[in-house]
Amino acid sequence: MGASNFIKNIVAEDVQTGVVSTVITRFPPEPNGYLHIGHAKSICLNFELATEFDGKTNLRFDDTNPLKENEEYVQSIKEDVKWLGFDWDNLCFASDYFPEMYQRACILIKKGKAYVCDLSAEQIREKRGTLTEPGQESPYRNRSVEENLGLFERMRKGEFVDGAKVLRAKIDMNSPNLNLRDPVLYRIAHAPHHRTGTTWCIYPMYDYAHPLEDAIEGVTHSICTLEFEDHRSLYDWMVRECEMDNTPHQYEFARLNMTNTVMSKRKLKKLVDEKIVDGWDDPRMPTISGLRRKGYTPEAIRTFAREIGVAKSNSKVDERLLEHFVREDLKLKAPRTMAILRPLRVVLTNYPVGQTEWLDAENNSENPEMGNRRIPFSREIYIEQDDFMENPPPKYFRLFPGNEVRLKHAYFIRCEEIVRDANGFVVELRCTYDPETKSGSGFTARKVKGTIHWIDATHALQAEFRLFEPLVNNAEDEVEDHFLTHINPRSMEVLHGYVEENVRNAHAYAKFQFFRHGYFSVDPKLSSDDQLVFNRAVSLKSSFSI
RNA sequence: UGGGGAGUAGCCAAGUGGUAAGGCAACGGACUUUGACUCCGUCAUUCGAAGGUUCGAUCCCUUCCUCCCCAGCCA
Repeated sequence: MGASNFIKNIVAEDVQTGVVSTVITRFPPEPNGYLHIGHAKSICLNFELATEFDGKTNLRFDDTNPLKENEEYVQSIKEDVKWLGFDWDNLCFASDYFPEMYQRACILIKKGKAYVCDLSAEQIREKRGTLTEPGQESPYRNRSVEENLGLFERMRKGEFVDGAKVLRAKIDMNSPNLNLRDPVLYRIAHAPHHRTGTTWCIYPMYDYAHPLEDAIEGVTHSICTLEFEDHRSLYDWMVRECEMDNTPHQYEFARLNMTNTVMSKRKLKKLVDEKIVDGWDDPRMPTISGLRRKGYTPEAIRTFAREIGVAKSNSKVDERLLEHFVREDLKLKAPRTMAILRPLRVVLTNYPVGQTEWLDAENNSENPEMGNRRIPFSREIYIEQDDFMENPPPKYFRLFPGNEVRLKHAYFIRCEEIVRDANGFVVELRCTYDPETKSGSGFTARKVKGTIHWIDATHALQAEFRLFEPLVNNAEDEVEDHFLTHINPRSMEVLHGYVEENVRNAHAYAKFQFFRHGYFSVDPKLSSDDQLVFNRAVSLKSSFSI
């Protein structure tokens, strides 16, 4: 299991001392957007924590706000959690607890701990005070229990319009913790709920609902993010005053931030709504579905989540760490194959016209179990435009006039002549090959500095390649609401080139390491039998730059 | 300047009274039919700062500095 962290230490302590017999955690998303890599951190934390202590984890939809939630999000969240590799013990919905929540609110009212308030939202805000000034009590604060009960009942029955009344906790308008200044427990919203329909027109607020949800499910360790730290006393107040049988405890950790990534659901939704991206699963999105489509694996994301640790200091993780784990995971899994992203035709002038030979190629030199394949070789091939320079800088090991390189799995070739178009652009190279140098023949008389990849022109399969760069360039915090104006206009590059014929029937999400390029994955939406489309999940590292 | 939190390397992050783990990044070098991988090496005399306690402090105490969160009928 992963390294120690302060929450795991707390759980271990609770288990050891017998404070808790069965560890129960939960992942409680609101179905108002798609899950992203930040959620993955929380999902892994909750599920793996429970697993480590033989406990249970619930997937619970915190669906208390019908205005923002819908079924599409519920489905996507379930799919993403499963894809990450986790099975929940119970599938729960906060909305299933609405009846009990209502009853518990009545308990609060009967104890004089809650009251119906007629103040408008603006008036409540004005009377809440400020960070340095105390709040003022609502004139409705001292209504009788009977009156409150009656009013609350009428709220539930739909006798009042939205905003006319709320149920508030009666705590302390002088508290230095603003959350304790008579927080709203229930608001009226005549809005259909994706699961309860029109059964309810009053909906519980987070601060009221969440602790009850946890208590109802017997959650022992309720893990949330830092911004809820000063809600914890409220959380404990609810559990206590609502007389819940179980006593869950809340622990807070720092949410994940990553370089060059927007991570708020609000912003991600904006990217989708404004059609800046192709949808929630656009490969440039940090959503689980986006990363999946780009070619990331659950294993890589899980390892990442474990390795970044869990702490309470705000931090921003280098995106390259995630990429590292993607490469590490795919290294032994993805077969190697050759793809030419920017083709340059090469004619081997001394190779027999019309001849094709089949060469042996290992599918993954680091994983011999992946076996071998045969690849065609003939007089005309494509190489990468970047692998030729007419006037190369020092230490350029690739092809240039007069220079010899190895074609991976094939022969040495030497550049003899450059063919240009009317504009002077290089459109073709005429090279010679040396039959003595065939790969696997044991030829050692000469060495070359460079090995390049290639594809036989008569067998090449056309394909599309999509390369991605960050949608935003760092500084999410600075640009805040104007982040849309900082979108990287070159976040996606679409190229057309060739792949080896033998990947013809690659299925959606099939992954390959294109030699010297990186790891690519077949796009599930755009790829077809006629036109293969590959997304680059991550490039190979390179210590070379021109 | 109310309340709640956090400050350990470029980025994450263990350690919490006995003399600074690990990963990523970076930089050297070896190897190489991927400028990849792998391997070897370098990378905090110091833990936000200053005092204090102690034989000994990242850890305990005091003061200070910096950053984050809270004034939704969002979660």
